[in-house]
Amino acid sequence: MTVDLVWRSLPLSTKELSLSRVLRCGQAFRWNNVNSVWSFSTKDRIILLKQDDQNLHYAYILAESSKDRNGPESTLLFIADYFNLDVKLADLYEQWSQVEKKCRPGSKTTSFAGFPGIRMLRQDPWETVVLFICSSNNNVKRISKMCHSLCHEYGTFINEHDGVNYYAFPQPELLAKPEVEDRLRELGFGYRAKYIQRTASMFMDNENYPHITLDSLWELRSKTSEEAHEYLIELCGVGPKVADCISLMCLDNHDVVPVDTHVLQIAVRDYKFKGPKTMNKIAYNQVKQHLRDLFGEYAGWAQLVMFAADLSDLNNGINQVDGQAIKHEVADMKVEVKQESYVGKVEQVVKVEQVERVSGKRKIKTDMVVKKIKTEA
DNA sequence: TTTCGACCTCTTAA
DNA sequence: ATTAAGAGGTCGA
Repeated sequence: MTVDLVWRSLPLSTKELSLSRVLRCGQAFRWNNVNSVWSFSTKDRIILLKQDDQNLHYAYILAESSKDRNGPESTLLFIADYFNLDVKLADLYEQWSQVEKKCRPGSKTTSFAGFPGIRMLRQDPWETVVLFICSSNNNVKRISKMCHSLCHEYGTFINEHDGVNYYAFPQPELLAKPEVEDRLRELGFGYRAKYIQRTASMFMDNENYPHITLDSLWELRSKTSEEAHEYLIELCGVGPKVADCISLMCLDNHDVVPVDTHVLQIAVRDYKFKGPKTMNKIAYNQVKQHLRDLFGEYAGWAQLVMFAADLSDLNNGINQVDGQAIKHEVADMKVEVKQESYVGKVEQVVKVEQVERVSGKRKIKTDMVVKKIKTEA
């Protein structure tokens, strides 16, 4: 089946939004990039995005079950909400640069100037809870892989585009069954399999956890960050760090700074933090407060940029570090095809591995394309 | 009440 | 090629 793809445009500079940074900097893990087009599935459609210097271009493909009669408008509303477009990023960057200049008077370049267009997303709360349960003791690459296999295994089929099948993110009722844990372990979730199944079942268990529901989770958006924190750490697999990530990335608590050992080091090295240098509850809260006081109402956003500036992955495909162009040369390309059987279906996975030289250094960029070739009863 | 080891798997660096 | 450390932690003893 072919779908007519209609692209629409929205004036938006790359300084306000850099898709390739925002979608790869460790806050969202479910976007695909196929032929320079970013794609993502919501509960009722596939969203497609690309951009040039001055415009964001968007298109959508509805699920066959969708009855939406005003697709262009609802897609634009989703985009405006998801990317927090009411927040003017350039102003914040300016403000943060001043803070950095004050703390590091000697440094020539700020981390903010070198990494423009990184803004906080406003993601779906349930999805964000699961994403960040997966994030513990883990890396961006593996988290992305886990998210995709979770949707593929349990999510409702939305539609197909360019040979790729898209699935919605599975709701709690689909993940609450006890047998989910074993299956997730098979899929490589490790000890997080138990956390996800248990947390999902908490949302389904009205007897023991009447206060934990999808409605009450969404209502946290209108409550304080302290209330959100208290609620979230009750969930299985959610500690203080993960709770703060969730709070920041989907519950509108823009000033919350999730702290890890890495952030502690940055706070000590660059931002004059004087306090405990090993991580514990006291240190956690002190660092969090210190950075919040320093960077203000959008401290969590500032921290995302600092984290992104340190992510080596993020430099792939973005041709700038300290104002110097990075050379990309395709050195080699490998295509691997393998069959995978799941319950009731056989699928072909095509793995394309592109080996590049980035400024002389060998890097492997992997794009996963899943193609369904056959379905059996 | 705080500290510390175990925990799954995968990627990266040596 | 092979190995070891580390990954934006959490849990329970």
